[in-house]
Amino acid sequence: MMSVTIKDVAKVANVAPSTVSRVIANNPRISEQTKVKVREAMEQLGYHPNFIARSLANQSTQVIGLVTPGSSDVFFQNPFFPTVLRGLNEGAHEHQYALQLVTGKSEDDIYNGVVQMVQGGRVDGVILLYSKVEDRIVTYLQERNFPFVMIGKPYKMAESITHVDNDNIQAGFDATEFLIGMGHERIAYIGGDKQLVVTVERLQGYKDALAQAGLPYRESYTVHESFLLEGGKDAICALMELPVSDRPTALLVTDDLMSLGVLNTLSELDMTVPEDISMISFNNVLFSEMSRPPLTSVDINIFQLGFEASAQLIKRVEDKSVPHRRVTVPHHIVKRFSTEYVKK
Amino acid sequence: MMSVTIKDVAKVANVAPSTVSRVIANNPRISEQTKVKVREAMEQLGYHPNFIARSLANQSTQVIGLVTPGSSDVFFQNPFFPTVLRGLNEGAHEHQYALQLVTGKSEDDIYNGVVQMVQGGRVDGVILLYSKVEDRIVTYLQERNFPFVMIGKPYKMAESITHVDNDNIQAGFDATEFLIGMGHERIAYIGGDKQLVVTVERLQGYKDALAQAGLPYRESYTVHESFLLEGGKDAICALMELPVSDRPTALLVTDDLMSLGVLNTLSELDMTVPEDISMISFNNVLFSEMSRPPLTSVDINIFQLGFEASAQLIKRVEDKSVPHRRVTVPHHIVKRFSTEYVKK
DNA sequence: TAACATTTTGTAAGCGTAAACAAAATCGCA
DNA sequence: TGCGATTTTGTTTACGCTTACAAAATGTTA
Repeated sequence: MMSVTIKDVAKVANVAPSTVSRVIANNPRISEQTKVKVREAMEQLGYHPNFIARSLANQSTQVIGLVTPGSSDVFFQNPFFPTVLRGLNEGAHEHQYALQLVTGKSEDDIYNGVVQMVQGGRVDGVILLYSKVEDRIVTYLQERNFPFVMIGKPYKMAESITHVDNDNIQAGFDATEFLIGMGHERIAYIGGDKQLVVTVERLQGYKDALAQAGLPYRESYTVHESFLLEGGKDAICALMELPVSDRPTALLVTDDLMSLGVLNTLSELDMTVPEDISMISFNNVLFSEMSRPPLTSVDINIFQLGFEASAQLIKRVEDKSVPHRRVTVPHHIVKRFSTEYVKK
Repeated sequence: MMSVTIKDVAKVANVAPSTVSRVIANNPRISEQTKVKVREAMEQLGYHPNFIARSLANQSTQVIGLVTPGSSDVFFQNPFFPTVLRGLNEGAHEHQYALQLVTGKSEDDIYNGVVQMVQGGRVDGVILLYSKVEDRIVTYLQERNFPFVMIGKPYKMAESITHVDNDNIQAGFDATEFLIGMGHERIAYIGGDKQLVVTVERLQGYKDALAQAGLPYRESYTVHESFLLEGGKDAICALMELPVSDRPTALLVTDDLMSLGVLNTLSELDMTVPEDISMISFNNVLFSEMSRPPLTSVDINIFQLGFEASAQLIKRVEDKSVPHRRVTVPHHIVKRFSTEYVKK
């Protein structure tokens, strides 16, 4: 499958290969006249530049590597993923970058994948779609001084890592305040894995809001479960073991998927939302509005998280000297039908 | 960021660059002795092969291009996507291939993206994650004789296109038969876009099953809507306009997402599933079991679709002469709680 | 041990493009 | 018209690797 090369074009246009190369780059040092001539030849031959050769000469590929958490299987399932991908995609596309996935099953697999990508020169930069405690990949990238950005808040050294994130403390605060504003005083927090920075931060916001309203924080009102469906179930059962008069009148659930589990469990227990108990969720993914009742949810602008991440990374790739920064993507509460004023 | 090259290794190991190259390829014409020597040098220097250079010399990149339908935004949303991606990922990973997304918003964008990828030598092959009528991309790839496989059934020339698909006629048949087996005789078909081959095929299976059972096929029992949520709503409203005694006792819905819409609409109309009406769905994505009631759904093995697609493509890439073939991924009905025997 | 077969390693060209440097063409102005 | 300044184009090397071909080293046999 011998392709048309720059040399073929040069021959047809009767110029040197370098001239053709310059025409492609639209170098101003080539006269309009020959530019036209060369372009005609390109057209005629159906020339398309070879990215690989260009990459080798340039030492740059125009490709961004996407790194998913070790348990990619689970991650892919979360509706967060498609949306953030859409954002990444659009951000990359705007600057003519392509996206490549680091494939791998185990944690080790992924690590090696990243190393190969980076050392192999396959990508110009890398985006981490997660943030976790003690990440070898982060360490590796930092040591090599390789451009990367992270979605979420770095576990440490946040000042020296460009990252895109929500203000999750504020989001937790706002959601809690929203419930308090509806008269709720017994509000439970159902969060995901405590290892995740996001869980901790939203919890902080929750506590802050309680404190500001003069409401007590109770250990028994916070439950941590995995982000999966079952997580929701287990969480709710734990809460329902409390004496009736002590049960929460509202729930703060940090993930829509978990919320769905909670909803189902509640309905099994013959409790209706929002009549018996109010519920505010996070992320506002597609099916927040597909559940019954549709969920009031904190929209964290997932698309934008992805979009900004791409934009920031490309900025770093093209100029390594730009200072590290944090981009905060705004959030807002989308009110639907899972929240109601508390009954007096 | 001058990296360690094959030459550096050669110097340290005191051999020629070509020898190093051969050691990397584990060429049997190199003695074990020098292999060890060279590997030590590689280790010592922290050598990693440069994929780009290798690609250029090899004329192969070990990268697979993934093409989403023009409306990628919508496609990403469908829970089909993450699962098929997981399968693709795993299939590719097994053979050390990476996945690259064709980015683009409009149909034209995507087309150009594919052309660039292909002509630019960025990818060794391409997987189309959809099947549609009159596709320029298919035409283009065929003209260039570029390796590709399709997920779904090609609109035409299916014999000359390697593709991975379910037996959707059979699946439609089985689902319908399942309902008939529960005593249902008035069964409605709610399908997606008629342009999609899959919709047409499942409808065919539905008709076949009715015919075999001696049940009449009625035009008024088939509704076609988009795959989105609202599709489900509109569809159900149309059916509910029929006289009571004529209303279906069971529904066949060709997509889980639509099913969810149907469920919600039904509940708004105070009809309960499966007591008032039974329902069987397709695809069995994550939230088939998250809905209330959990959906009986035809599992089409989405993961496997992806996995096989990768495997088949890689086979073609590595040997262009393998004959085109169709891979049929099996399906099976997962019984949950949305189907019940008809009341006499 | 000579003569040749076989195994192992080295030399060099090429993959398609970019860009530094060199050469040629054009221009302006005296 | 001629000469330097400027614009335009050409020559060549480099990017890091693979591989055909050439050369050297080793082994085999009489």
